[in-house]
Amino acid sequence: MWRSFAAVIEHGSLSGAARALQLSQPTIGRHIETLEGQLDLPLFERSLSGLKPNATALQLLAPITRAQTALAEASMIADGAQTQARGTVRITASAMISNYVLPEILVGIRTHYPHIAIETVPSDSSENLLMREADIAIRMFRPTQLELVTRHLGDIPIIATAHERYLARRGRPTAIEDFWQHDIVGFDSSDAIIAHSRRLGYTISRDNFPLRSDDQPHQWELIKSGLGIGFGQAHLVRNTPGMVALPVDLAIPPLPVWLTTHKELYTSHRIRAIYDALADGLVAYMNS
Amino acid sequence: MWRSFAAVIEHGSLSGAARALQLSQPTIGRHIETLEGQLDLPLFERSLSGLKPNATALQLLAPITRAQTALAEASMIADGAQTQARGTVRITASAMISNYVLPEILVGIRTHYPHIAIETVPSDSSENLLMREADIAIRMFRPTQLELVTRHLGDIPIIATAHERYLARRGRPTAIEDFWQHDIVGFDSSDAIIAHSRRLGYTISRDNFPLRSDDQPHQWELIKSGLGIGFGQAHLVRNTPGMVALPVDLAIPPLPVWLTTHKELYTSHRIRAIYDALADGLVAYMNS
DNA sequence: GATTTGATATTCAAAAATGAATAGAGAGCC
DNA sequence: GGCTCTCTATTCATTTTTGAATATCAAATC
Repeated sequence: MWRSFAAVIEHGSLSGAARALQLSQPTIGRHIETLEGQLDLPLFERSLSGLKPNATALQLLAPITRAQTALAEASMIADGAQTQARGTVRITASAMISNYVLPEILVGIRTHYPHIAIETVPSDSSENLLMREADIAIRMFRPTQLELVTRHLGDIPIIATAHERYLARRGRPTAIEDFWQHDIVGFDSSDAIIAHSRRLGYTISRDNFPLRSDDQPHQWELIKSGLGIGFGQAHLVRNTPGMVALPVDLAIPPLPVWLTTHKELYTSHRIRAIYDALADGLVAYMNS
Repeated sequence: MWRSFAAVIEHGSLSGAARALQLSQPTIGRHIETLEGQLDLPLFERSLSGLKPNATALQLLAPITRAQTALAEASMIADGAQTQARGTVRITASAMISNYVLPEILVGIRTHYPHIAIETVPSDSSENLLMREADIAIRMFRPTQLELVTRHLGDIPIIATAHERYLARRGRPTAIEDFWQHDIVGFDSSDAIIAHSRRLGYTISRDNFPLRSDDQPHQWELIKSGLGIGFGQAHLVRNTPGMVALPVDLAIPPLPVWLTTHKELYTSHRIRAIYDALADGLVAYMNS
């Protein structure tokens, strides 16, 4: 009931909330109705595009979220008390890691722990471990919450790279000055690359990037197809046939890799086994 | 479900929890069963006298209690957003106040606010306002929690008293030395009176109290029946036919009277009306 | 302007949760 | 020893909750 309430606010519609909670839209609708009936207060403005919470509903959201976090914590404590190494573990990671690094590691994990099912959530906007939207997260930044157990596994160097098909067609940039004249695959909304190159003393703009996308795996596929020069994880470049590391030193800060879980979950055999296996796998990957 | 869990721990049995939550015993039993099933963990030791939570269950209790407090707060915020002065208000007070002071005040309140129903909970062990076991509490001590709105209404003097029937039979103590030779109505388990008299320099023991009970209204009835000397609220003594205030100065500390509600409830018209009316009524009583 | 899409509301049969009644079992009491 | 009290466990009819299907509507799209 309150779960439905929170989900409707988060997703903006009965249908959206129903999808998220794996319930039907009429059920969510009735939950909201009963809630409004019991409290004798309107909580949402109905519209054709969904439900918009009013001021009262937003006030209620804070304690409800706290309640849900507390419940999630209970479930984690219960899980920690579980001694059997079987069940499901839910892992979230960035799209790049999920697509190009995780699968290989999971092969090993599945053969070691056939009784543990794995759910993966590729997501660049980080899932909330406190609400138990995932059990383990692979993050590219240091998590700050106290409730989390974190481990810095190392750093992934980022280098400039292109497919040999592209280089055959357009030539190989050797000096940095050449570099900016090439077709560069970059971000659409983020200007991280532009900002970084400014710091290095080069004035470039969006026009230097004839190919733009915010979807990183898609970027990578564009680069692999020989459409342009881009930036990629050094190991990935090394292990992908046809990809060539370009010898230009752009001093791109390496990506730190943090493995994270909730401290209450850390005592669960199941979670712990996967956590350790992921750590081993990622460290091995970074040393490869 | 988690409600049932918490209630079973609090009351020690399925039946007890069922009574408290106004559900049936089989329902609570099934809730516990499903919970243990879902978590795949034992939570209680079954016995003939009830269910005893194991270590895991007790660990879970803390976050569950937090969740429930958060939910109660949501309900209070919702109530605060309620503008109508109708509904129910739940008041808790000590047994003495409930029995001998409140009724008179409630007469006035009911005629002023006929649309507000009143529930009273006489209880010397204080109900938890944070869990919304009551809306308003009349307390004999200063509440400390930040979430509460409190108001010190004054102090009730406590004096030694006896019924004239007793005094006719046993004589009237004038000096303090006489006093301790009388039949004194006292507490069974608490030694507050003994400790206080020690501080005054008199050595008395339980033997000075031939009539002992922990139930204060019952004590008062014993005193009114002329069975002995006791201690009572000065106003109550004054307004009870036959009761006589004894002229011995025992320097008994007066009872402070605090009126308390949750700060989120304080904005509810309904709660606010009763809160203010109770304050007026209690102040009037103390000035009578 | 017709069509598609994504939203809420309504209906009704199926599924799930509930409670009254009852059985069974040990502890305390006369 | 028998009686009563209080607890848990079980059964089954009833009530409540749920979801599939559908109606309806407005905005976006072609």
